[in-house]
Amino acid sequence: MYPPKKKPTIYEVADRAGVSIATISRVLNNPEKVNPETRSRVLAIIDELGFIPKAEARARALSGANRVGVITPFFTAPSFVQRLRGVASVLATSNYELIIYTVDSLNRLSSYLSSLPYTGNLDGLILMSLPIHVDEARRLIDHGIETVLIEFSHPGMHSIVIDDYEGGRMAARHLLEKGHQRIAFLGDKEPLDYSIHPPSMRLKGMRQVLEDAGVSLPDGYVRLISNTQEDATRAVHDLLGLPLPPTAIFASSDVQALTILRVARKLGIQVPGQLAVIGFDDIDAAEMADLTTIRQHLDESGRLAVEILMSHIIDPSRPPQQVKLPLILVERQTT
Amino acid sequence: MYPPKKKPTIYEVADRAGVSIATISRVLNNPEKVNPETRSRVLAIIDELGFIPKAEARARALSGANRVGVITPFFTAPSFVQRLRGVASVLATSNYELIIYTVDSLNRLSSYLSSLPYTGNLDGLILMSLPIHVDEARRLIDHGIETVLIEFSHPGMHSIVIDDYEGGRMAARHLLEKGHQRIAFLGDKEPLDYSIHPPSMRLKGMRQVLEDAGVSLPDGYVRLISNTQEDATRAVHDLLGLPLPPTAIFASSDVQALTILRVARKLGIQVPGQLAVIGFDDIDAAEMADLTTIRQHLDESGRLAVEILMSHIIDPSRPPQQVKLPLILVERQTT
DNA sequence: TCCTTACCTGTAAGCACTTTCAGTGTAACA
DNA sequence: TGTTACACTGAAAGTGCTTACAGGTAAGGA
Repeated sequence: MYPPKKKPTIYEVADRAGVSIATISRVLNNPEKVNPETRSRVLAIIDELGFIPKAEARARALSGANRVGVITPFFTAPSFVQRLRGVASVLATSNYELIIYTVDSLNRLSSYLSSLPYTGNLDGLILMSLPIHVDEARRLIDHGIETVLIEFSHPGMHSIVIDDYEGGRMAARHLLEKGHQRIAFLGDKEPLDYSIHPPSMRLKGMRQVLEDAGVSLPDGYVRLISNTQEDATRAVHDLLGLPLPPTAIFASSDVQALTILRVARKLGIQVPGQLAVIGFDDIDAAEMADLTTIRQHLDESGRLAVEILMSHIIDPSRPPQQVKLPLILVERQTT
Repeated sequence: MYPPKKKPTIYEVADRAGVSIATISRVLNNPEKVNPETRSRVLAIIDELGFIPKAEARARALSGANRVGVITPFFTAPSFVQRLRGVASVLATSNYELIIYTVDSLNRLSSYLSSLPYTGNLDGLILMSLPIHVDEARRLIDHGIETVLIEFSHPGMHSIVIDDYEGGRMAARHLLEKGHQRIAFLGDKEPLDYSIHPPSMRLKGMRQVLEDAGVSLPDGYVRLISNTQEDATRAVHDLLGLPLPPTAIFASSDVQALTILRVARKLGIQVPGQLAVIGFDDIDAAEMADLTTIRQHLDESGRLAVEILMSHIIDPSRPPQQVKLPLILVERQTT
């Protein structure tokens, strides 16, 4: 045997395999576009030669990095997962890489936001339900990283939002129509540094409708809690244990609504007979539980985010897109 | 406002500096060959434009990169999501990037498996409930990509599995103890090319226990379906519409179990009074629905996968690890 | 049977740099 | 003054790879 040869190039592989370099490239980058037979022959030769494409040459030829990142709150909530599912579904067809960054605090978020533009090598970025500051936005824009915000918006950036206020109104109107007069609200506590807090807007919408209808909303009927199971369970117990308990509860998320259902079941309270429950989001589990809810099309928001990203990566001169997704009341068995 | 900035190239820098691209290149690579004056002028412009040579950017993002990939079936099923959550949770604390590849067919899987070793620049890879062929495994190993398989195993690779057979036995024993004699099974149809099919193993376990107990399992009680809602719904209707319907059903996944619950509710069938239901997985929704189920710790499997990966990335000489995770019967309200 | 269509494949035109090579201007020397 | 030696510089020819395009072939449809 001869001493180890120099680094083989794609040309050598092509030679040996009796095909063109294009085919080699395709075997590596779009394997499905080449005949399985040819592919495995090429692969065999690649292995034999120990060929490794030079990353640097690759970068040169590649237009972008073909990477899009998603920053999401530590993803435990089904709603994030469903948005992610939408994102992944369209990305899967596009050979872009999907990189997930999970953040558990706003600190971590800003640390990502400050380093990603420089070291992330991303073509696009999606921020899920996360706020962004002006200077961070500026940096992203300067670096030509297309960014779409979901559930937030920022001047000059793409965004996909819903009308939370109207969502609250829809829920309240629905409950009112069903004849309820004692309606409670269950939502997440507002974190300190969020500029806009969707649950608060939903509460606001509900409050408005009730007011217009002359229905009072006592403070005791409004519960803002942290997003732990225990807190939710306690709040529901409190609410249902009130001297004059509500006959309906609007939960600002399906997860909370499901908790209500669960506690009610445990307490032997009939739903919707004694207690009506309406949620928000329409996560998968909502359908399984026959939960009436306000649907914001989560999957769609993810898909749309990627589509916006893609179209702007192709043509960055297009103006920022701000989309407001419609809300739909999905009436099932809990109201 | 500036015009939307693209990533600057060496050409732009050259333009602004009024020199040729060659000079820029030299400033970067052989600074001593360039007149100090020209050099500092060029450097200034490079800074101003925030120019980063592309190859370098790519290299930084890729080669020095700490990247672990996860290949998962097109993630629609909660169980995958929960495993992913486990993965993400531990990865978030390390500074590894998490790249998600979703596959909707085995074709796509093998296309990933053939290209990732070469162009993926991954340090580690996690395969979720996906089979791998010898030659693919070989390639991964040759390229030094630590790989852990979840729900499958392959000689020479790390794997995290559960005892599906025993899981089926546990479910059957539980139902038997509860006094059931007419027990049905609902599971996914076996795809053609999977070597091992967990639901089949669960069925096998259940069948064994029933046999030992002298309880018969008529063919009509065994439903293998595709994983669509409609199919599941129809199967449940069929089962419950039988002249002698089962008094208990073991579903090989929680999602299917929840469908059973839903159909039963619609049909006015009391659970667990008239029909007992036991699932498998213990996804989040199972708790919300008070579903009795066999828990395989999904989050834990994800966490563990990453931990195995990490420890072997640090010390590749360690032998492959094959872990069998314990199963727990979680009794709730549906049996 | 002929025409579509889909699938593979090679040709060739990039890509974003790097490097070679042939200058050019200038300063120093005779 | 002419000559030479340098230090710089730009044009252009690579570099190893990707990809748009188009030709060829085989399979399907009318």
